[in-house]
Amino acid sequence: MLTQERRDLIVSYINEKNAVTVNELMEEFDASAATIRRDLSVLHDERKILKVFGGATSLSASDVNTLEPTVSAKATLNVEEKDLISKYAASLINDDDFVYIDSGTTTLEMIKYIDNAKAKYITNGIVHAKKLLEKNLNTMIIGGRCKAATEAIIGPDCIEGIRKYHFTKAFMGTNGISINAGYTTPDVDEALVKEEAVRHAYISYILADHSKFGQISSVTFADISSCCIITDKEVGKNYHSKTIIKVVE
Amino acid sequence: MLTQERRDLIVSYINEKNAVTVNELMEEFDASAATIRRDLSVLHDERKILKVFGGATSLSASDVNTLEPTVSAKATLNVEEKDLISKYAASLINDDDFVYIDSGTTTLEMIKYIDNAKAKYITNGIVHAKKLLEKNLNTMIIGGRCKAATEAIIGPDCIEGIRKYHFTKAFMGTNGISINAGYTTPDVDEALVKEEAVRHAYISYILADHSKFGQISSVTFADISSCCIITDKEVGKNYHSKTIIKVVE
DNA sequence: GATTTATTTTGATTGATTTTGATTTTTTAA
DNA sequence: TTAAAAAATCAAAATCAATCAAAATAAATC
Repeated sequence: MLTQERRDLIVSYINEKNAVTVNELMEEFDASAATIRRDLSVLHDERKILKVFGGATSLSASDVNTLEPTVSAKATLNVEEKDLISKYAASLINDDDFVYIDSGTTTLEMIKYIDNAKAKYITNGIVHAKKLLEKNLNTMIIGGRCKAATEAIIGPDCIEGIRKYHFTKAFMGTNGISINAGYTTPDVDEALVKEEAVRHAYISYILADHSKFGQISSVTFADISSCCIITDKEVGKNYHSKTIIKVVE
Repeated sequence: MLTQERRDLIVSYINEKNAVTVNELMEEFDASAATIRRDLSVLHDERKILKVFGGATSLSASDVNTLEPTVSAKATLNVEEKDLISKYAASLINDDDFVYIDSGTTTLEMIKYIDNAKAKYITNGIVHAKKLLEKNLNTMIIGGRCKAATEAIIGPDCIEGIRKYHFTKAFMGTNGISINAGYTTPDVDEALVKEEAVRHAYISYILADHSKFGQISSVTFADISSCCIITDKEVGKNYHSKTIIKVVE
């Protein structure tokens, strides 16, 4: 049996059983304890299971959000580079800023590094609001319909809510960056909210690692020139001629 | 059985039973008293249960913020009664309802028992919104300023937000119930929000255990007659002459 | 295609770490 | 004060991470 095949099967096995011992896996896959342990270490670093003393368990829903990536997982997931983007973005916040923070995982990362307690923060992410509050920052949340999958607030009430405000800075996530299609995202409702947020911000920053360049998702929420991009690798000249790009490395 | 697996099961077991003894857990999981005690200590430190003399209890909503060192048998009894209040309140929700859920620990507890997926829910509690979403319910959140201590949304934007809606049912928490002072709470901003919510609800329910009767906090948010009370012990006739009281037991 | 040379995977061995239950001492509630 | 419960201590058992050599696989060379 292939190593990769065995590991895939182990993940399935654990997800089905919820908790298994090393011995159980040794019997099931006819491999030594060392091999099983190595497999579990790898799968743990890939965040596919949870390695515990004596065996492994499946990732419970609560773990998915709270688990900090391990060192080796960081390497494979480009977390280090994304961290640099987050850190730089957070450093842009000044005392008098009124900051909009878009929902999504990229911007959530950024909150970790925010430490300016004089600025005011507003967000359409439920988890984002919670994290901001935990740091004792001056936090507001936009009202509206809540989307289960992303825990983002969307809908007409949300857009109307944004209209009342004028942000000095908006920090946005995106699924794709393209010269012609601009910034794009898969969900129409979320796109409408993002569009309104960018429109009401003095400066909008897009937080995106290099893999997002050239990608196009279903709905455009802003033109390429309407936002500054913060990214991790040098990109083509075409982009540089269209908008301001900060490369952190 | 894995250590982690046993601990996870212990948490589930405690949450289901609300209160258990060490001996009960020893039988159930076939482990020594030392092991069970160690498990309880770890789970207590992880804030997953509440270790008490003789055993452990689940984290009731009221304990989440104010960790008491030890809880007497009396207090654990209260937990069960509060649970009954929550359960009964949740059972009042019908298919076509547009339900307002007030921030606060009592109402948070109630969400556990909500299972009507046809009704619509709106709340000013950040954690409440998250819990509702986790149950895949049709959820909205009111926008506004976020208060760090209680993770509630308050302020003028919040009140204005509520004005747009008309709830069929509102479920409210309170700090005090008094014939003359009505329903009271310590924070002015939260009181203003509660006041507006009750005003915009067809029926408002107050979820309160018997200890709240006769208490008066700083700010009144509604008259005694404007809400139905759901409580756990028979109370004086004076109250009954003023409003509808449902006693669950 | 055959042979040689790296690389990867595996299983066994080792000492270190973790978990556990028994025992003793201390603390707690009544 | 007293009986029950909790904490501290300790030794045995189980498990783990690190290391190394053998086997399997891949790459390079002829």
